[in-house]
Amino acid sequence: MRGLTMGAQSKELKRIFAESVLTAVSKAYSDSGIDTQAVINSISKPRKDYGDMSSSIAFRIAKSKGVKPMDAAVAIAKGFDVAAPFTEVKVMGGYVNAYVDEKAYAHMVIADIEKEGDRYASSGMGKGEKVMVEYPAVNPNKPWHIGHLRNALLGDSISNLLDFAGYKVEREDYIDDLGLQIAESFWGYRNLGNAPEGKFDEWLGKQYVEVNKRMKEGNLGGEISGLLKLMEEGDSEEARQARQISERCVDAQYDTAYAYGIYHDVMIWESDIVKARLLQKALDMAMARGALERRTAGKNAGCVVMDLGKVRDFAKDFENPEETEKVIVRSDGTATYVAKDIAFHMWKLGLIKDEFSYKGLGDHGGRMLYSTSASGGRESFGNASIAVNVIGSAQRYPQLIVKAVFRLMGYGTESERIVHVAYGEVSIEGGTLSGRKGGWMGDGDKAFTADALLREAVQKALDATAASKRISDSKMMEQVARAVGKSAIRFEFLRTSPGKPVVFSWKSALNFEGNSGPYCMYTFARAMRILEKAGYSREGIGAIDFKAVERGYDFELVKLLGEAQEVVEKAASEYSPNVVTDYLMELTSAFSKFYETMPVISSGAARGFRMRLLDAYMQVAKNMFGLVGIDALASM
RNA sequence: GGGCAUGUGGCGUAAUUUGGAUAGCGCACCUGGCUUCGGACCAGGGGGUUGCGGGUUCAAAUCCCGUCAUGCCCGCCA
Repeated sequence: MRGLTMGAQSKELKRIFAESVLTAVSKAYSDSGIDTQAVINSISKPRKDYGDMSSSIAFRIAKSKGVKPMDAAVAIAKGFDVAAPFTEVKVMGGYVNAYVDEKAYAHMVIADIEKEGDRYASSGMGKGEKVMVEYPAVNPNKPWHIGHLRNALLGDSISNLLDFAGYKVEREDYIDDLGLQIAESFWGYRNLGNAPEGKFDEWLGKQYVEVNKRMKEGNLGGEISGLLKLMEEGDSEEARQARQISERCVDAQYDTAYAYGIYHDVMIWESDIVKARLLQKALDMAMARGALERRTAGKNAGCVVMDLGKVRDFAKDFENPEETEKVIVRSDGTATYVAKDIAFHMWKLGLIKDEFSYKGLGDHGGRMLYSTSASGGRESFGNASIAVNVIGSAQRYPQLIVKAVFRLMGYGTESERIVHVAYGEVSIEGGTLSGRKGGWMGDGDKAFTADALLREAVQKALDATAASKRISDSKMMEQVARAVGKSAIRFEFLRTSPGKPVVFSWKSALNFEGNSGPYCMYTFARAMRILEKAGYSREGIGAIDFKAVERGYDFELVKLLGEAQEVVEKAASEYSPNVVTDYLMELTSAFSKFYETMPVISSGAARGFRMRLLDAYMQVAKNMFGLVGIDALASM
């Protein structure tokens, strides 16, 4: 087939179509001013009865040449070299539409899927560049609530996507174990007189809420800030104990993470950033380069600040002349959160070579998890070329401050390599998820924690599995229910584009029908059953006659399968897992239609082709499942 | 006051970066389909002035201007 190379079918098709259109344009109009990019932008996927590839370029030519779009389209179609992979070109309403040779194309797509297997639709886009992805950075004093879950699922899936798109990915979690919040929980742990019970993160979260109640009533402020001071000094018994409690809490939070299939490579503790003297180095550099200044007089006397006057043109956020400077280091010498974030990002992007000590925390989900630690070995984390931060959109301003300081330091290019994936926060109807007030505890029987949500989903899946009577073994049933419940929630949380705010509803979070994870899984299991019944094996099927390809749902499915890599690249470059869930829905729906209308086992001459198509669909579905973290079950 | 998001049938969402054909899908609602590969399914139907008002264009959900609503940020909190 002319010019068609393996590995990127729909992209190749588009490229060849664009080339052919461009040639045809220049044949018909000598100086049209149309270039390759213009043609590529004009290409779209038409409705199926209009062909397989479409260009609206005739409209553009009509304008510049003062002719009718229809006439231009006809002229272009006339000059279009109709050769493989195309079989026909038609003009419709000013559009130039081409039809693909469905038999040859189906052959090629399926052969490529079989050849690439689990790597099918992966991409070299990232060129092996190292990306450090940060999520979800929950304070170690409470359980994950459904908002943290959105963050973690986005981070996890974006990491999968970047990895599949050819980046070297490091999954990092920032543990903010200093600060007032932790001191408050620590005080509660010591003074409330409650013994830990149940899951530690949940218990600690409740202590935190209780402390906040008491702070409103009595005067605990002094006592708690005293505690914080001891914690920050690092060498005290309090610091050691506080860290221990935080670690115990993170342990419990990570149990939640694993239940959802969320993993990390490394935890970076805020207290270790301070201990490793990263902060001091970063501040020294920033001041030496004039990005930060120490004030000796005025309202910020004694502070280290960034002069907002110097960064007005960086972003509109800084344009307000009433805001003159941003405090980075307080007058008492303690660092703000932003200060630590500046230092941390300099480390992430290799601008400070300082190394942490790490200890291994064992094998988690097939990968070794490390944590920064007071003592331990060296590892090669950090020094990435891109830092992707999955952080709520509310934190836009402090993220911009970090970038602004980078620019003032002369790290303009690096500042652009800090990516804030600003996701819309999750709210609940008529309430807040505040950790301080305990909104995550809910008011009725169901808490808005990630754990409670999973319990509900698994229970619902258990009921459905029991009702289906496909599985009788109770242990198996439990396993399946866990997979279905987890996948349902993952799909539901990922299917909305990250930037949009979400109002949580139990009903839609536990959706198992239509646009849902279980629907995709169910369809996959049905496909698998057919191959089982037919005794199919990829190796045993032998040569297939692709004459059996019709222009029905079989070819619609083929076309979709060919688009997988484009989907992955779009999703990765936009940090948007919902591009994948959308595609999965389309793919699943296309397969369901195929399944409904085109029998496989009893289809005579078409049987071989249809079985290979089915196998190819399963392979692609499985690859996409992996990216968003839903399980490919054989039965459910 | 300044800034940033978001706004698409009753509800939830896609398409907005790069303007193109009848705004795609799911839930809910109505109708039909299991002795034939798994009904967590499929087919058909009703339901839309894409917040509102202007503008640009052969063509606007998409670009520009204005405006409204909601949320968030503008701290020596994190």
